[in-house]
Amino acid sequence: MSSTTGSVGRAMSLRHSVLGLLALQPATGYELLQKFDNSLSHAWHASHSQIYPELAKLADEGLAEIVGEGPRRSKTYAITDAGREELRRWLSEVEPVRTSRNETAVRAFLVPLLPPEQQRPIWERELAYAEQNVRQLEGYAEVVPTSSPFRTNVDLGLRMAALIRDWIRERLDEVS
Amino acid sequence: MSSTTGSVGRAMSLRHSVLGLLALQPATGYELLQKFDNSLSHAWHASHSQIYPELAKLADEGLAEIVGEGPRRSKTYAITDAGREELRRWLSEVEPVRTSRNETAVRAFLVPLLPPEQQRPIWERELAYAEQNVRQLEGYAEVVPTSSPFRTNVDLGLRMAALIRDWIRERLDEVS
DNA sequence: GCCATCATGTAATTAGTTACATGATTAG
DNA sequence: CTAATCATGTAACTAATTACATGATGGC
Repeated sequence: MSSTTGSVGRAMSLRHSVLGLLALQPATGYELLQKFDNSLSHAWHASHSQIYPELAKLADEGLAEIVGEGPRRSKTYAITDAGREELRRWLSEVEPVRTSRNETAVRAFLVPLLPPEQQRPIWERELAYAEQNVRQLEGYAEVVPTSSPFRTNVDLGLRMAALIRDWIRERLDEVS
Repeated sequence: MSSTTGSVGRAMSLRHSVLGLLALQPATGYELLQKFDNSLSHAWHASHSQIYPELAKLADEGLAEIVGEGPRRSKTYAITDAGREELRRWLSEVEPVRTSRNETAVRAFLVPLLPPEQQRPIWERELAYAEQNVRQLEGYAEVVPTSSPFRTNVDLGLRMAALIRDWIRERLDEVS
C-alpha cells in the first residue's frame, strides 16, 4: 500500500466525495457514479473516467480497499480506518474552498440581458428543468427515513429547489 | 481578427461569463476579477490567470474589443455585436450543462458522518461563513436599484443564503 | 443470437489552480 | 521613499471532459 503523492492540505473534493460516499456504504465505481448523479448532484459531479482511477489510487494509498468482487468483474470498495481518519481531517482541519461553479446559475444571471421575447423560451426550459428537479428530490425524500442524519440534507435540497422553481415562475410571468 | 479554435457548441461558461459581464458594462480584466467574486460568486469563479488570456482570445476572435487604456497600463474591454450574438446563441441554443461543483455543499453533506462533538466546531465555522455571506449580499442588495433587471437575481441569492444560514443554525442547535 | 445495460478501464484534450514575474500609481 | 494596491501577464501543474475501447450478463 501507499505510494508517493502527498495529500497535503489542498482541495480535492473529488477524493473526499468518494471517500464520504464509501463511508456511508461500500460500493462499486458504477454505483458511486449513480450516487454522484443523485444524492450528491447538487454538490459535486464526477464521471466514470475520474472515479475508477481515483478508487485505484485510494486503494493504493490504503484509504479504501476492495472487499468483494461481483458479476461483470465489478469490484466493491469500502473505506478503511485510515480513510475515515483522512475524511475527519479534511472536514475538521482543511480550510474550505468557497468557490462554486454552476452553469445554470450563470445562465439565470445573464438571461435578463436578452429582449423579453427571447427570454420566454429560455425561462420555459429552465422551469421544466426546475420542476423535474423538485419532483426528483421529492421522490428521493420519500425513501430517506426521517431518522437518517442525512434527512435534513435532503430537506434543504428540496427547499432550495422549490425556491428556485418559484423564482423562475415569477421570471416567466414577467416576460409573458 | 478571428483565429482557428471553433467555439462550436460546448460548455465554456468562463467565456460566456466574461462576455456577459462585458455586456453589462465595459471593464478591465482586474474589474472583471472583482465581479466574479461579487455579483457572480454564487455562480462561477475565475482567477486572473484565466481572465486575462480569455480576454485576449475574445478580442482575437472579434467577440470583444479594447475600447480604452487607462493608468497602470490597464485595458478596458467592451463586447462587440458578434460577442452579443454569441451570447444570445449560447443562452438560447446551447443545451445547458447541469453539473455543479460546490465544496461547501460537499462538506455539509458529509459532516453528519462525524460524531456530534466533532461536528460542532465545523458547524460553527460554517455558520460564521454563512452569516458573513448574508451580510455581504445584503450590502450588495442595497446598491442595486429596484428597477434593475438583475435585482431579482440579487433577491434570489439573498433568500438562498438566508435559507442556508438558518439550516446551519438548526444543525448547530442539534449538536449543542 | 442479439440488444440493452452493467461495468471498468485508458488516452487525448481542455479547463482551472498555483506559482512565478513584473511594472505603475497613489497614499502616507 | 516606500508600502499597499492596482494591474497584467506567463509557466508548470493538476483536475476534469470527451473520446476511445472492451468485456460480462441477463432478458427476449
